[in-house]
Amino acid sequence: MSEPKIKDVARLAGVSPSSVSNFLNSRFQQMRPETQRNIQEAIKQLGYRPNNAARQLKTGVASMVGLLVPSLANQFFGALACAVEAAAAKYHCHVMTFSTFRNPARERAVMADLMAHGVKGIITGSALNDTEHLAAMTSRCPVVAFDIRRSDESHERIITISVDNAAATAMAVDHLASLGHRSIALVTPPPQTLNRQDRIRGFEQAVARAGIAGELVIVDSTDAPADPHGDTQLFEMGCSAAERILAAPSRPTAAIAINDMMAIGIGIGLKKLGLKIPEDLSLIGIDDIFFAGAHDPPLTTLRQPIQAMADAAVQRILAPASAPADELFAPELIVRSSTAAPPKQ
Amino acid sequence: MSEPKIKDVARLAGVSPSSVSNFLNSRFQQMRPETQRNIQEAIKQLGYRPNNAARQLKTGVASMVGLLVPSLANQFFGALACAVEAAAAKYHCHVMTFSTFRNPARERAVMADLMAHGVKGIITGSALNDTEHLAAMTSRCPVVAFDIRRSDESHERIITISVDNAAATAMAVDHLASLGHRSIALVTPPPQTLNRQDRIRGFEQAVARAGIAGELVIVDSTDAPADPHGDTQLFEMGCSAAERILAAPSRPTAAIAINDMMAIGIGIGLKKLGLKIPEDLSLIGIDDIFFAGAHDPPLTTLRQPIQAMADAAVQRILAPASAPADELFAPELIVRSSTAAPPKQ
DNA sequence: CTGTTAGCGCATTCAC
DNA sequence: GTGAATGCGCTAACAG
Repeated sequence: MSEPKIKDVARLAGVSPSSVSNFLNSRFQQMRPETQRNIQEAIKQLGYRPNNAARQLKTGVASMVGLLVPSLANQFFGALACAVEAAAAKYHCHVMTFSTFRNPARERAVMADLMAHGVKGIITGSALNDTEHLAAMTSRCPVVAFDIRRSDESHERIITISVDNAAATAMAVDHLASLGHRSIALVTPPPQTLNRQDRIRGFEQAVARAGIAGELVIVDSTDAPADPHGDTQLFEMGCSAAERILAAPSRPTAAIAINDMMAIGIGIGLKKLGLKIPEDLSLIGIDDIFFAGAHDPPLTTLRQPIQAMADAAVQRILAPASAPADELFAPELIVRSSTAAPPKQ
Repeated sequence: MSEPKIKDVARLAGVSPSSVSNFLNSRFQQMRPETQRNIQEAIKQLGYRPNNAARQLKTGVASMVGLLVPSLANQFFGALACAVEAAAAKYHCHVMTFSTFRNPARERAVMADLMAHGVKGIITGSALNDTEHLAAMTSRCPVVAFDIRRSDESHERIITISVDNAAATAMAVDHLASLGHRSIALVTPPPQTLNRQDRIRGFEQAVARAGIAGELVIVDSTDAPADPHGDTQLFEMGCSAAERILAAPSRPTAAIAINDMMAIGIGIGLKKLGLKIPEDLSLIGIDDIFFAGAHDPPLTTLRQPIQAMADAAVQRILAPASAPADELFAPELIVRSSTAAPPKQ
């Protein structure tokens, strides 16, 4: 009634367990084809599956990578998890995904669990206040920080995979400038992460280069109710930011949101105010989550090449030799209908 | 350099490995407090973590449950995964989530992998064409089908957890009828699943009971490009269905979509046609995914109590005695702004 | 109350 | 080419 074991297979095939093991691990070097067929047959007949725990105990590693995200309910991270899973599948590797719910204690606990499970490496898309414990993990397995740049060079063993955040906002500015906008706002929560700081930097540089006005609208997260599960604060913040964008001293005719979630919020907030996009204000997001395209109007945005990034992250762990430690990916401008020429005064 | 083992802890604490093991498994029944403190101390000092693989090999079970979903990129399943994770965490249990990408072969393979990992049970939200292999798994561990009713009584060992689908559409009809609608459409892909059949049945019964016209608009999935990853066909189908709803013989003044994703598609399609919601047509979805509320106008919908359902599913696996095998959950009507009185003729 | 012992299922030397 | 022996780290009897 219990699961068949390797011994059972061996007995049925009339060989020894080690031969079955060899077969299982593709070492047919000098194994009679007939023996192979016998083993093959026995395995199928018994419905045998090797016991992962035992194999792992013996070899020391599981064919798993760990993934940490703030919450799978967040559209972006759901898509990321999906991409990582697809990438890992190419290496016949599984993914253990955990939501941290942005709880540092849980984050640490979950990391430790991942290690205890013998994962080959950890990919984290969860924003960490302290990268200390992350860095501590690097002595045990590769750690790749996804879409997070490390805050200093002391943690150089953490591999980072990220879009070029500065380029993203710069491209947004350029797109808007080419449309004729002369005053643009960047709407963002407080720049606690390097990520956001990069986007702000890209924005300011591009705006200066284009010789136009750039306004930073910083929305405080306390404006919105905390929602660790759904991860929807940015949407709420966007809604509440609409008014502030319009009231900004430089009278912006276009707004760049720190991401699509916030852009969608801004869009809704603007409509409540009776304004139209893009007629009254052009709007552009970052990420290209699915609902950016399903929004009304469809959102112009800077797409993160998630699948390529996930592939790279998995590769760093499963085939470490093949690529540089850190990698920056170019965002792609997806022009839809939320951006247009500024209203004529 | 390698991980500390239970033996190391034992040595440092000056006790035997079994005492450490007892301590680890909360069997302090008759253990000197002093010994406990010593062990505790040694564990901390060494940074010891028990090796899961070894424990699992010994005990035969891992503290993991498996979760199968079509794709985590799909908003609904991302939220589900999140809810299952939260539910399992209450039992100090981890979740191994796999996307099947609606590929039956992968689905089977992934199930087998899950078994090989020694999961305590499997929760599947992946729509299965054949429940055969699912039923086969029930001999090895509990299997709960999430939001899927089994197709016949031959698989009675599969536990099902689902919303009351018939009630959902019936409630939608009642809500619409109370608003004054006399002709309502139900928009759905072909009713291949019991799930959809239930929704159709609920719709037809409610419509008959209310003495109003009910029209079934069946949108073929071939109308939309396949997209196994993003799982966005329903959205596309909704877009393309807008026209057909309007053209329906009974001239419906309201439409019920099989779920929110499709409702959002219908909303976009309708706008392209120059129609307004709810002025020209009332629209109602099912699920209450986040973007139902972030849509313009905010979508009236029937919420699935995902967290409660996830809790129930996990409970069936981790604390089997505590509840009946199958359970039906009542949907909750969330009235927002996409439904209103029908236009006056 | 604590230590000793014997595997869990498999992969890996080694002899044969 | 293949089989027997050993141990991965831990738990569960049982002995002390």
